[in-house]
This record gives sequence, C-alpha cells and structure tokens, in this order.
Amino acid sequence: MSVAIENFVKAIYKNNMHDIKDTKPGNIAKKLGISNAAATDMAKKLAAKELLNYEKYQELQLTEKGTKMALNVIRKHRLWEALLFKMFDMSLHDIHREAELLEHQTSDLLAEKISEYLGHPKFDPHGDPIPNALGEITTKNTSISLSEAKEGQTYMISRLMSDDKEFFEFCAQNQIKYRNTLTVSKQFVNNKMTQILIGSNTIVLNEDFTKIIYVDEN
Amino acid sequence: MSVAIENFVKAIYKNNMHDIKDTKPGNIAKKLGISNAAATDMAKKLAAKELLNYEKYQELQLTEKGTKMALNVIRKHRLWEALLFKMFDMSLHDIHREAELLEHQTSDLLAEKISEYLGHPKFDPHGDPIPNALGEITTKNTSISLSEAKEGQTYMISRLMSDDKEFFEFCAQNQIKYRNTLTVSKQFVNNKMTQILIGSNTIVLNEDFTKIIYVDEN
DNA sequence: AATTATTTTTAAGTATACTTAAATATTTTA
DNA sequence: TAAAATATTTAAGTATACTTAAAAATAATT
Repeated sequence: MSVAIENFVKAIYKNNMHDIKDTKPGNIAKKLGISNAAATDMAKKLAAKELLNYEKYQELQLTEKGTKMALNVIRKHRLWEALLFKMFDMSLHDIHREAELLEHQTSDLLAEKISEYLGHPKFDPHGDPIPNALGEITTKNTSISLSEAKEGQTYMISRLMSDDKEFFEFCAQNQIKYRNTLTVSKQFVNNKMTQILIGSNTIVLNEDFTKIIYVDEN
Repeated sequence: MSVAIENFVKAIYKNNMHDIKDTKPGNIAKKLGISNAAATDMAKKLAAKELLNYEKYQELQLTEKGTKMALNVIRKHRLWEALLFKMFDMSLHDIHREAELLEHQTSDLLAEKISEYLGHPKFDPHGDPIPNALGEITTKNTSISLSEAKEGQTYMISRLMSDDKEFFEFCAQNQIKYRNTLTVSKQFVNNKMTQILIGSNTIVLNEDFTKIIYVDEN
C-alpha cells in the first residue's frame, strides 16, 4: 500500500479519535493538504479495497482492515519517535518530522526490533500510546487536560497532544516535557487561562495550550 | 527529488564504480528492474535537471551535482546499515533491505546524528566506505579480492561487495564477516577456485564468491 | 420553509514513472 | 563488410495521485 493510502487511513483514524469534527472528505483533505476532490476520489478507491466504508455525502468509516493499517502505521511512527528521542538530541518536532517519513518505510520486522530494543514501551515521548504488533492500545484514562486541573495540585505531564512546531518550541523552552511535574497555581476561569509553576518558572497558558497538555495526579 | 531519481542516479554511480560494463540505459534498467524505454526517458529527464550528461546512444555520465546526490544517498544507506547492524540482531541482507528504503526518507540532519552516534565510521558492515557529509570517500586501496590472494597467507576480510541474499546467507553460515580473519590454504588456479580456512572450517569457493570477497593482509 | 452558504461530487486535465510495441541505431559475428 | 543480433529510442498508452472548475447535494441562516 502506498504512502498516500497509509496517510489517508491514518488521518481518518486520528480524526475519529481526537476530534468531534465529522470525518468527511473535506476534513481529511484539510489535514492532508490536498483538495476535497482528491479526498473523495481516494475514499472511493479505498472503499474498493475494503479499507473503509463509503457512501455519498456520509462520514468515512474505517473497516477493521483499515483500522489495523492505521494502527500499524501509528505504531511505527511512535516507535521511531521513541527511538530517535532516546538516541539523539533532537527536538520533539524534529523527531516527529523524521518519523512522519520513516513510518512508511519500516518493515514489521524492524518495528519489532525497535520495540524490543526499547523494552516494548507503551508510550512515546509525547505520551501518545504505542499500539502493539496486534494493534492493541494501552489507554490511560486517568489523565485530564490542564484546563480541567485543580488549583494547588501537583501533576505529572502525561501527554502533549499536538504536532505543531511552535507548540513544541514553546515546550522545549519551558521544561514542558513528558513526565516532568508541574503545579497549577491558578485557574483563571473567566479568561480560560491556567497559571502553572514548572521548575523555577511561572507560566500562564491560554486554552489553546491547556487543552492539549494532559496530566496525571502525582 | 523523488525515490525513482535517487535510485537512478545511485545505479549510475555504482555502475561506474564497480563494473567495467558500459553505463547505458539498458544496464541501468536491468539493475533497477525497469524497461529500457523507462531508463531512456529518465535519462533525458535527469539531463534536463543537470544531474547527468546525456547524448543519444552514448554512455550516461553523472554531473558533479548528480554525483553529489548519489553519494548523499549512499551515505545514508551505509549509515543506516551500520546503525541497524550495531543495534539489532539482523542479517546483512535484512539490514540492506531496510536501508534501501530508509535511505530516501532521511534528512541530512538525521544522517549526521546517526554518524555522530556511531563515531563517524568510515566503513559499513560490508566494508563499504561511508562518504562523509561533503561526499568525500576514504578509499582503502590495500585490499585485494580473494581470487588474487596468496596461498598460505592469512588475511582479514575487508569488504563483502554484493547485495545478493544467497551470498549473505552463505556468509552468515560460514563466519564470513567483515573483519574476521581467514587463511588461504590453496588456490586452484585452473579451476578458478580458492580454498580457505576460517575458524575451524575449510571451504572451497568458486570465482563468483572470491571476486566479491575483499581482504587485507594481516 | 426558503434562501444562502458550504461541502461534496463529478468531470476533465496534469505530472510522474512506468509499460509494450515498433522504428532506428549500434554492435557483433560470420 | 554485410547480415544478424542486440540495444536504444520513439511513440502510444496506463496507473497513481493529485489539480481546477462546475454541478449537485447538504447544512446553515434568516
């Protein structure tokens, strides 16, 4: 299966996971940076391959086969991120960019070798879960977003759910890193902002960021 | 530049290095598993991109730009081989197959990180030289092929110049490995065969193999 | 509910990287 | 050196993954 197909299936999977947005060709097209027409075309093509169910004007739904494919690609992506992060001094955004390409050129055998080498990790450096070779995911449902966190409470960062370069640059500059701890010093409820204490810094984050930083009680 | 272009340029480079065969579209086509017509097409296309010089019915010659591109891809291939070989228990042929795909999806930055991690190695696990970031190669001109080796002399294996699966399976089964030592016990000059002592085994190799196994005096 | 706006789909067209078949040139060999 | 064999090139055609523009359907707004 081609890179275009793998990316399409992955985009649908992620859209169904993270967003409330409906999974129609237009939304997928926007994520992939292609035209709506191209997305409709691809949807039909993948329906013929039994990777998804397609009916005109309806939402796209991955079949079990399509879901397996998406999880396999995501597994490889996150294993690469974990490996590159461990071995090399590279930013979260850089390892994401490399993994985005490497994920499509990695045999199941190599993925397994990487997983083994890392001790079969369940999470990547963003805190995103790594599916196992069967496509099974360990979910961590104790995590909450910073926007829901309690004032005065100390938390451990469990997930940075983004692939925006600027966000990761901000993270790198402010010790916002998977498994670091922070304390919520103030919730500005009306302004939807959150003030945190991390290391020796006090930072005020707006909702754009507090909704994608997930934490666990410590 | 596309994978097809990188592979084309790489095939020309290798053809000019290793073989006496003339570098015409047909030979390149054979190596890449495409039709002669496709190779002629590509040659014209790459000439327009100034990656090679093309004149009807003449040999294909890489320009400096084309050579740089080939060396950059080869560098990434061999760095991946060195990394995978060091980290994982995989056969020489398997790491070759993975590297063949990964080489096209590796940024210069990542290549440099891999090189750094490995201590900027000059040779990969086949003994093939790894070009540096500028495309410079350290050549080792003291090596000779086993077919030219002296009876009674002990050598160190310096290069296994092949990408044939069966050859590498044979190597794996017989301790024929980069930097292992062997002794030439007999040269069967008329039959073009060579008998070697490696570990506790005695093996007779025909010319197909003795021409691609390179050794250094010890 | 009707109009407007937005999305989706269809249709026609493009670039890349191939293919096969036929024409042309080169190379081999007798 | 002329004929035969081989290689290269040209021409026409295909699949993939897109594009833009227009038509059709759905969703939003008044």
